[in-house]
Amino acid sequence: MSNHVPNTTVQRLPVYLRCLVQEQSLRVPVANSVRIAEMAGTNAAQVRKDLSYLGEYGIRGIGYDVDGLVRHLTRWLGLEHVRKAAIVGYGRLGSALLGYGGFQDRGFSLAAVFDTDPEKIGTAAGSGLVVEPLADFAAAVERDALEIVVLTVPASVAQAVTDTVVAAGIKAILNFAPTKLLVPADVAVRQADVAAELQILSFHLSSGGE
Amino acid sequence: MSNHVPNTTVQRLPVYLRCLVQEQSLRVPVANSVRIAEMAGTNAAQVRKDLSYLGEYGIRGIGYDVDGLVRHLTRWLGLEHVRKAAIVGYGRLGSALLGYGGFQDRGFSLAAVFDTDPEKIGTAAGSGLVVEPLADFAAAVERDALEIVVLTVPASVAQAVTDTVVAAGIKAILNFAPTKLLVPADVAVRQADVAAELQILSFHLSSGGE
DNA sequence: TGATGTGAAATGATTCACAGCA
DNA sequence: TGCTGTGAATCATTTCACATCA
Repeated sequence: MSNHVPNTTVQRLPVYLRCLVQEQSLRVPVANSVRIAEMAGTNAAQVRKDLSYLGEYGIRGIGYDVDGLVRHLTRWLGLEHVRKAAIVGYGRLGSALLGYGGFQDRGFSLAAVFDTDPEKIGTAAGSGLVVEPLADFAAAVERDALEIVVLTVPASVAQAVTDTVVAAGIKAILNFAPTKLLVPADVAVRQADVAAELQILSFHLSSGGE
Repeated sequence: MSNHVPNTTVQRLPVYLRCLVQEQSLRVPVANSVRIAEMAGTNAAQVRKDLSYLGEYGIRGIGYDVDGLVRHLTRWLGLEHVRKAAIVGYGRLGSALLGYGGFQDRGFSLAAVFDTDPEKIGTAAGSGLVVEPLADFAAAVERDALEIVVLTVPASVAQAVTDTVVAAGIKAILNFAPTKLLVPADVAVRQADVAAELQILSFHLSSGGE
């Protein structure tokens, strides 16, 4: 057991979990590192090293017990209980994410939606949710035990909205706005900039595909 | 001038470009590595090293000419001409991305939309586009000079759809489906798995925020 | 003078190769 | 036997520190 898992490893854990859950649904009882690697798109040594940071969960000569490893990964990722997330910014992307049914399966529930536009506040947002004013955010964090904010507001207001949700005690933000957020050191931010991803692809197109 | 730019550097180039375009809009003529670093959320040595892989674009004692560097980054990212992308999968996420106006500014035009659902084919999809059958994809690649596919289909059909678009000559795919895509070595794929991002945030929440 | 550009050093990640164990 | 777990080696990236030059 170790107390430091490298960042690169952390980013692969959700992939491993997804692959193992798939094996589980196929009733495969055991998976070895070669199998996990080919499903996850990496190599066997990487899989073994990554998993060894978490503990000794494999069986020599056999592989990894799928159910057991799913349980361990779920625990390491903090997904034993469903985490509540809030959509902040009820635009097209916010409503698309709300409508996407794939989060429940993977440990998350979108439990509230916020906006500042008076036109939007009070409207029904699917899943029985109603768009609430951002001014009520802090109260809602208490009420719904919100832990994660999915930020789908325009870049121009992203920092101000971030300051509001951080003041309300939020420690994890998935930011779809194309802007760097300044947050205290104990707040985790992941950037999800779709246009930047396209630009990276464009680079690869330009450099002859190698 | 170099002929190999590290992957980690490539991933930061869009961030630098975004920051410099912002400086441009503020009529700032010159930016030094310290300034770029604080906007981009990195450090000055990193900025200088990254930019030095592309060439010698700075002026010693002064910094980087903003307009000039914007031009160079645009060229390195292959963004001198607008790249045409297709949305494949006209569900909630596909339609949200189509409705998002922020791509044009950053070098992309969403030029076509495809689906296999007969209910959706033929319906208007905003921006004057009509949802086309995936069977017509290869013809549309020719017609519209499509270069990039944004894949917003369910995971269960993602590989089959990928095989179709790759057969039509597509070399760059942004995959929103939570599944590994098998593609030939000359096809670039970027993964955009929102639930995986949330799981990474969950890990950070669990490990006490350090 | 005050910045860049860059070798060299330090750090971090991946891969190798094999000991150790079911 | 056939796999995992893991030190050691390799490779990649980041950071340092300073020569260089407008």
